Amino acid sequence: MAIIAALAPPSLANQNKLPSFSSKIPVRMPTTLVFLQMCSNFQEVRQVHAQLVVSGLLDRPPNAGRLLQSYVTVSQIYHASSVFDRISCPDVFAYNNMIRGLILGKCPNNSLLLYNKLLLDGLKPDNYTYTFVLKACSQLSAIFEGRQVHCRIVKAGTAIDTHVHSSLIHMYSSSMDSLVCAEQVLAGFPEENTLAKNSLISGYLSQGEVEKAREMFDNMLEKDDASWSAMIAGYTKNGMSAEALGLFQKMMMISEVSPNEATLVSSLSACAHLGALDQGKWIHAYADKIGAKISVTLGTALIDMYAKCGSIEHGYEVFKKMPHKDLVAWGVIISGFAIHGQAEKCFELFDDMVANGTYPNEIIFVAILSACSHAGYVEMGYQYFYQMVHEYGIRPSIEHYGCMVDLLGRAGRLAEAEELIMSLPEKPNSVIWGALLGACRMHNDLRRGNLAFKHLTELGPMSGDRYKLAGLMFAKAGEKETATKIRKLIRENDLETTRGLSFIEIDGVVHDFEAGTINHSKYNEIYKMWGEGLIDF
DNA sequence: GTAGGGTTAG
Repeated sequence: MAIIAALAPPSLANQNKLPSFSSKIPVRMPTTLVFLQMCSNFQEVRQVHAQLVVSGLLDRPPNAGRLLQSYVTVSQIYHASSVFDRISCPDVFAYNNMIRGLILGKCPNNSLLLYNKLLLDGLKPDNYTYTFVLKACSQLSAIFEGRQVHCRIVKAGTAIDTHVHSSLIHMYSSSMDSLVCAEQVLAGFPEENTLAKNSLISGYLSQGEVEKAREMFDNMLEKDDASWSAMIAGYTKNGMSAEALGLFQKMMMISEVSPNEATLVSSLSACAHLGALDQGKWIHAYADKIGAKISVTLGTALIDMYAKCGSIEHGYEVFKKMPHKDLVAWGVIISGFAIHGQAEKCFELFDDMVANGTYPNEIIFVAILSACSHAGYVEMGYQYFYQMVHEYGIRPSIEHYGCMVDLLGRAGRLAEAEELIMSLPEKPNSVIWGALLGACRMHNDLRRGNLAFKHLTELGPMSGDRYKLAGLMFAKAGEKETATKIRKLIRENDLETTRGLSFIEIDGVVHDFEAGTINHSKYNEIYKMWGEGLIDF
């Protein structure tokens, strides 16, 4: 609070006089306004606000705009909005900040309304206005409104800067249909604009156009950290984790820009998908080495990586060290222990979370219920389900019912599982029937298995895996004919079935082995070692 | 006087 202690008395209002002798001398700002710019949190802004009121400085419209801006930078949108409402004739600066604030406050539709009000007021939008409004359009996937903004820019003959250029591309690439417009906008701007190209790369990646993105990335003259980060994140999102990790390694080796937090987070996510523990550990060590603060985001990504790579203890260490834990962090650690079958730890963490004042959401309950299911805790599952509905007012989704069917089914309580399915408020989906089918195969219940199978086929094209499961069930129950029929069906329709995959990591290289196949490059050597009794399958 | 691209739980 050093800033506040040093605050000048209200009489400073008099210093707000422009020096009349020379315009070259910088304008002396009232100290209160200087402090306003230095504020970094809500408390400080509020106190300077009080000073502005007392000193009468707030009566000057530009100062009210500055205060509004400060509330926006500390994300206090409610306060920003009340300042805005008191300005009788807001200028473009005030509008821009309020529009931005509404986007920050997750109300992009309100920022579009405000933009219209700005136009009605007869004000002329500038590049800042366009940047913010286009961002709102992107968030809403409002291509129609975005196009109107674009038309206005062209009609008004505004000279757009790199930010507006990039925002236009971002807006057009928020929908597959207008991706071509994004390409045209990029082509219409002659200079190299890294910002704009980054936008198009992430646009391509969000629409699954991985190759186009990579081509653009490879041809870029000036790649910045965001370019690498967008490409790595895009690979991960499109299920190409090996490529993501490969690109991260390339970045570390050849690129002059160093990875930022988002790059590390995306790369950790790739490690989690691949089970690449050594790589993940390396990234952890690297983050420590460069002195990166383990933020909630980075910490959460680390926990998730350790949990998915089979090292929940390391994940738990990271979790315990995190000074601030949000709902996602709790969710990651709880599902981590759920994956590892440690249901008791999940229950304990759930209680800690509630005691910490964090309110569970539906995803937390999916994790808890799946923990119950894997550990066979039927009564606990019922208890949490009841608690979710009656204490937390969360309406159970089809995923929750799926967990319950799985829980009852695995425990062999198939009659209850069937009863639950019949009482569902919505139409059971393939996850529900699939869970029942799996349980029926486990407990040799042919009647209910048949029922699940029938529903699954009615629900549309079924995966090869489901047919395979059904086939196994019928075969086990002695229904040879049906089993043969299903096997034939899989073969004739060329239905793919996924096989169990296992990964091992040796010297940082991830090797995958598919059950029942021989396709590893070092197969002969491995086979020889096995023959010699050096390794065991 | 204002701006950004990238991220984590089933």
